[in-house]
Order: sequence, then structure tokens, then C-alpha cells
Amino acid sequence: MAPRIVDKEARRLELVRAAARVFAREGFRGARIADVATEAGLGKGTVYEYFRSKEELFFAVFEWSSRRMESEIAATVETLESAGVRLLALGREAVRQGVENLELYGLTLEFWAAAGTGVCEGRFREAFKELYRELRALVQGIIEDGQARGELRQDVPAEHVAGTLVGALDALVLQHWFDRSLDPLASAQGFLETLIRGMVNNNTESPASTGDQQTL
Amino acid sequence: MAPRIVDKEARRLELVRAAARVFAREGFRGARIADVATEAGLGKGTVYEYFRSKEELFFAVFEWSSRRMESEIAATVETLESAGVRLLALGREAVRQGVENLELYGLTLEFWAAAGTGVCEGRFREAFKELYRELRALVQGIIEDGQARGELRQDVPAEHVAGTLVGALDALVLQHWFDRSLDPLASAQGFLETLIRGMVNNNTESPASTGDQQTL
Amino acid sequence: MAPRIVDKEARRLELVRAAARVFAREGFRGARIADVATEAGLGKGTVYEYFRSKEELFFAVFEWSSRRMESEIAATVETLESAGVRLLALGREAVRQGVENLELYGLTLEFWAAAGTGVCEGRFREAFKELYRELRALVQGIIEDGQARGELRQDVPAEHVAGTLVGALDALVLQHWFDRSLDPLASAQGFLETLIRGMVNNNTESPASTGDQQTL
Amino acid sequence: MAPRIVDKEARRLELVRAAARVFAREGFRGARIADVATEAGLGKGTVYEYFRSKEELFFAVFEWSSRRMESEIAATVETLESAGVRLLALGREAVRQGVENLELYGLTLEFWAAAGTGVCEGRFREAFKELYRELRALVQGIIEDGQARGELRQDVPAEHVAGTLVGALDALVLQHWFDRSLDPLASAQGFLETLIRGMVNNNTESPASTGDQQTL
DNA sequence: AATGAATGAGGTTTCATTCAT
DNA sequence: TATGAATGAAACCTCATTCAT
Repeated sequence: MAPRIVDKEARRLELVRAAARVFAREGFRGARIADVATEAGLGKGTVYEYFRSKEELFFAVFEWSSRRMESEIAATVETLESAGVRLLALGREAVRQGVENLELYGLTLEFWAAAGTGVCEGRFREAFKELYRELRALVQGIIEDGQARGELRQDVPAEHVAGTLVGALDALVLQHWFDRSLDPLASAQGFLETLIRGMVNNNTESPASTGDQQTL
Repeated sequence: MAPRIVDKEARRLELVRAAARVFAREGFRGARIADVATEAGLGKGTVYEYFRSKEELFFAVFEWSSRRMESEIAATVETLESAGVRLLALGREAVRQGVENLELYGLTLEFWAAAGTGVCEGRFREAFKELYRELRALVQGIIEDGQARGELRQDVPAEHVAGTLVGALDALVLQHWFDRSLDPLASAQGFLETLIRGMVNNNTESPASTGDQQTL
Repeated sequence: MAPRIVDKEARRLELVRAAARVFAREGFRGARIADVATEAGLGKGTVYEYFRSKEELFFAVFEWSSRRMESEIAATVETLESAGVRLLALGREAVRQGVENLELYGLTLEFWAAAGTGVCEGRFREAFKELYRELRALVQGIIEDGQARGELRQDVPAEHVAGTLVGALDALVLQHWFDRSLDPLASAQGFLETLIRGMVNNNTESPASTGDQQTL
Repeated sequence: MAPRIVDKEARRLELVRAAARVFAREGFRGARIADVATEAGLGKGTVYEYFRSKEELFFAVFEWSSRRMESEIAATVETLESAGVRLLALGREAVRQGVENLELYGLTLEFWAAAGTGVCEGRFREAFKELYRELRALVQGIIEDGQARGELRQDVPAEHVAGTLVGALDALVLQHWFDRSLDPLASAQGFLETLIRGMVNNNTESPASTGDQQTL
């Protein structure tokens, strides 16, 4: 009665991960469905049992990776208290993720391009809009929290700083991608300490002390 | 015969500009040589009189646009004095360029992707490495200048701040690309003011006063 | 065990009927085995328990439908006497069949194509040769019977008229298939009356009188 | 200035003729674009310079062949006078065309199938509707002309006879396609003489005399 | 007996590039 | 120098068929 027993959900995930590696390596254009199938140890046709098209698969990779990224970052700052500490932790985590999965960073560039002019343009753009909105909200929340606690100055434009900060961390990994001699973790640390110094309420208290408590 | 040389150069530029529009609109993958030819009002074969291949043409567009971008930014900060003012001006200019040529912003995404995994990967990566190196040097120079003048604190990690700042400005336009409701100019301004506040030497002197002198 | 055999036969027929609907709707090329399985409420693999291949299934549909068609037509003329009446009845029945099962008429077109250039070409051609031979023989028998009874002229070329008549009825449904505003029953009736008028022995006796006895 | 000089119209026709041969031989499904290209002595890609798709090419073949068929038939009956003679001539020509180009007859079967359930269904159906409408009108005109001249009986249902006759001729070639031992020309002749005998006004005058004057 | 997951052969189509004019 | 007709490599995707359960 029953056909071959497989966990379709698990196999789908396998395919997404295999596709992530191939897309990262070859780009959307350069990746062939056959490559993905081979990478997953399956037949070409099988890919189409799980994804309607190459675009669909690509988007699934995007969702998988952005969801993972977001939740890991959110988890990082969950338990901390001081806004300064949380921002530093967030920055470190964002950069760490990029650097530690550098072989997958090409994916981000492909996703951006897809959102720009490429495949499923609208869909990707919408998803990125939402993703960045959430990331900004996370950072903005930390800043506003710090303002409420009296830790940060009231005149810090939380929304603007949040938006720029989110982008800045992205961009650090980007530059590291181009130039491996750069140390994005150090840059994030140095930069954030400076930025935080511009945000803390009591300027006589060195913000560096906040940072010093962090183990890098 | 001599004027022919001028013509060739001019026509080459025409082609680069036409290609820029098409690549921005359709992406590298989606753009067809025939489209570029049509956009330039020329025959398909003619493109190959000026560029060996699609990749070559794409790279020419990259060089043309990045060179233009860089020189415009450099020009902006050339004549100013105070580091704070110069940084604000640079930020505004970088963002302004992106926003005012938003229809060409897709190009940047395509270039990144090309450097990531795509066409001429190595060549693009090398070029971006150099480009970002120069932009960082520009900003780093401004900061170090400010430190030398006593305007900025000695403990500001110029290199790290420079790297992150350059990326942050890029990223503001990126987010605007995804979400037009964001105002990258305002974000840049608010963010820079905060950052500069963390860099200036005499904390009793509000850095906002520096910013206030700027007409946005 | 014994009832199993009945089940198998019944299920095979179910599949043939389901396939008939799908092939008629989608054509041989457009029909997928999966569609047939779904239409029959069975699993895809099950189809292969009953038919070696898509072609085999297609041919089974042909045999089922042509056998049914032929026997229904033969039954119609079995009990009648006069050649004119029998020809009119046969014509009406042939057209009625086509029109009443118009949703299956696509099958005929597919079968013809299969016999022409397509799948199992030889097999279909042979089967059609036999089918038309039998239909012609049926009509030819009616005519020759009429001649033997003195009802029809001796100089009517029975074989030629039979062949053409058989085809003509087919073709009426074909035209109706293309243009629903045509009334193939009326055409068959009007045409047959004219043709019969050319065949009856005593031209003073109106063949229409023969037709008038028919209820349309 | 000028590229390779070719007569695009002529080459298009070459391709249509090559495609006709291949489609007739292999059917729409079995024919590969590569086959057509080879048959025309061109490269695969070239086919797509002239036809947007396989379907488009197929339809072009249909238009070419049906237009040719129609005009040849129309030309045949143009100069004749008597309705009987014209009908005999038309029948002979219709059959002759089919038989003399028997290697292309598979096309007709493919076209019918395409109109039934296949490719471009609607388009083909519409085209066939129009084609048959015109052929019927041609025959109907001949009959009505004969009625006006007093040659044919007033009570002949011109429209119904025309429709059936057109189809009958089609069907004769179809049967010949299945069974080469049949002589469709003889059948057409014998059938038409009988039919005409049922249509002529003065039954004392044998319609066969009309037919006898024809050289078969 | 029944199923449906897996498979890969095969064909359409696109488009960068060439080259005769 | 400019052109665009010709080309064929390359890749997506479909779906008949198999076979483990």
C-alpha cells in the first residue's frame, strides 16, 4: 500500500542546504539544477518534486537563510540588559555569522541582485523590505530601551541610527568579502564603541568600560 | 582619420551609458546584447566592435560608474575644513548620488553579485577591493586629519570607523531601494551626528552645532 | 481469488474510461499518466499494473471505443428492411453517436493522428483499416441487399458509394466539431435523401416518402 | 553596411516546406525543431529567427497548405459550366490533391488533432471552421447555381449536401491512407455520379452522360 | 495489489558570438 | 566600419517509467 517512505520535509531541507552551497559557489545564473541534485546526491528530476522551478528553490534558500540569520541574531540580544552591551553583542553576532559562513556569503549578494533586477524581483524585494524592517525594529528597540532606562541620550534619533547600523554591519562583511585582510569583527567593535560613546547619556562615564566587559 | 578616433571614443561611451541603463533595468543575466545595441541605436554586431564580450562591456560599465562615483565624492570634501563637516558632506553626497540615480542602483547590486560569484569574479573582486580601499582611505584621512587638528579624540579607531562608515552609507541606499518610505538622507544625517558626537574631542561642545551649520 | 479476476477486469475498464476522458480532453501528448490515475481515483503506479505503457493504454481506449461504436451502429440497422430506411437509420445513428459523445470526439482525431504519424502508427493504421473495412462492408451489404430486392438500381457502384458514405458521416461530425452552428443530423438526413434518390430504382417513387416514415 | 543578403520571405517559405515534410513524417510531437532545421539545411537556432515557437511553425505550415489546397480546388471549378461537371471536377481535384501528396497527408491528421485537443487548439479550430465554411460555400454555390440554371432540382438541400460532400471527399483520402488498396478517385467518381443522379432535375436524362464526358 | 518517490532521457528555447557583405 | 543572419551550446523542465515498500 505504502510507497517508499521518506521524510519529505527533511529531504526538502537537504535540498535547500545543497542548493545554498551551489548557489553560493556559482551564483543563481551559474548554478545548474543538475548541480544542486548532484550536491544533494539525488537525481535531477527529484529537485522538481520539491520545488516548482529554479526560482522557487532559490527563494526557498533565501527564506531559510534569512530566517535563520534573523533568529540567531534575535537570540543573541535576548538575555542582555544594557543597551550598549546588547548593541555590541548584536554587532558581533551579525559579523560573526557572515564571517563564519563566508562560503555562503555569495548568497547574500545573489539575493540582493535578485531583489534588484533579477529573478522574482518583486518577491525578493518585498521579503528584503520585511527583513530589514524587522532588523531595524530590533535595533531601534534596543536603543529606545536604553533611552527609557536613562542609559542613552533622548536626542539620539533611534530610527535613523538603527537603520544605518543594520546596514553597516552587512557592509562590513561585504568589505571583508572583497578584502580578506580586513578584520570585520575588530571594525565592528571599534566602530560600535565610538558610536555608543555618541549615544550614552553621561559622557563622563567612559562607554569603553561597557565594551571592556565583553569578551570578544 | 584623426576625428575618427574621437568618434570611436564617443561611441564607446554611448555604448557604456546605454549598457548601464539596460543592465540596471534587466540585470546582467537579463540584459541581452541586442537590447544594449537597440538602446544605443546601433546594430547588434557593432557592440562587438567596441567590446570583446558581454562581460567586458559589463566591466566597462562598472569602471565608468565607480570612477564617476568616487571622483564626485572626493570633490565634495576637497575644500572643507572641519572633519565633522567633511564627514557629513561626504555622507550626504554618497547618499545623494545613490538616490538621485536610483534607476541605476540596480547596477551596484549586479556588480556586487558579479564580484561574489558571477562573471569575471576575480576581476570585479579586485576592483571592488581597490575601490573600497580608496573610499576607506578618504574617510580615514578625514578622521586622522581631525585628530591631528585636535578636533577628534585620539582614541577613535580611524580605520575601523572609516570602513564601517563607508559601508553604512552604501547600505542606507540599499535599504531605500527595498523600502522607498525610508529617507536615507535623514538617516545619514542623524546617524553621522551621533557618530561624530562620539568622536569629537571636547564633549562639552555639542557636535550638533557642527551639523546645524549644514544645509541639508 | 476468483472474484479478484472480476475486480481486475472491472478496474481495467474503469481505467480505460478514465483514460478516454483524459485523452479526449488533453490529447495523447497532453495527457499525463498521472492525470489518468487521478481521474480514475487511483495511484500513478497502478496504471502500470494494467497497461504496459501509455501507448498500450491509448490503444486500449481505441479498441474499447471503436468496438462500442461499431456494435451500436450494426445493431441499429439489424432489424430494418428497406435499404433506404436502413441507410438513413445508419446515418442518423453514426452522427448521433458523435454528437451525443462530443466530449469524446477529440479521441477520434487523436486516433487518426496516431494512425497517421504518431504512436504505434502501424498498429493503429491496421486497426483503422479493419474498422473501416467492416463499416464499408456493412453499408455495402445494405446497398447490395437493396439491389437484390430490386429497390436500388443495379448500376449503383455499391462499393464506392459505401466507402464514401461511411467517410461522409464521420466528416459531418468533424465539421460540427469545428463549427457548432452546423446541424450534422439535418445534413445527414438531407444528404442521404438526395443520395438515395440517386440510387432507387423507380424514380417516379419519391425517396422522400421513405424518409418521411422516419422519425428524426 | 549591409549584412548577409538573404530573401527572408523565401527562406521562410523554405522552412515551411521543410517543416511540412518533417511534421508529415513524424507528427507534431515526434518532429524535433532540429529535424526541421536539418531538413532545411540550416542551423537549429535559425528556425527561431523565423518562427517564435514550434507551434507557430506548425500553424504556418497549416496556413500554407490549406491556402494552397483551397486555391487549387477553387481554380479547378472556375471555368466550367454545368453543376454536375463542376462537382465531378471538384471531387476529382480534391482527391487527386490528397493522393498525389500522400506523403503530406499525415499533416492533415495532425492538424485535425491539433484542432481537437492539441496545440493552439482554439487557433486551429477557428481556422478549420473558416476553411470548411469556405469549402462548403464553394460547393453550395455550385449546387445553387445548378438550381438557378434549372439543371438541379429545387428541393435539393444545397447546404446539407455541400457540407456532407466536402467531408466525404476528405474521408475518401483518409480511407485510402489506411488502406492503399482502395481507389479514392474511382470511389469519388462513382459516388458523385450517384449523388448527382439524385440531384438533377430531369430524371429521364441520365446524369451519367455528364460524367461520361469526363476523362478520369 | 497498490502506491508515489525517484529518475534521467529528451526537446524546446535562448542568446552570445561570428562573419559575410 | 556597421550590420544582422546564422549558429549551436547550454540548461530548464517534463513526464513516462521503475521499484521499494
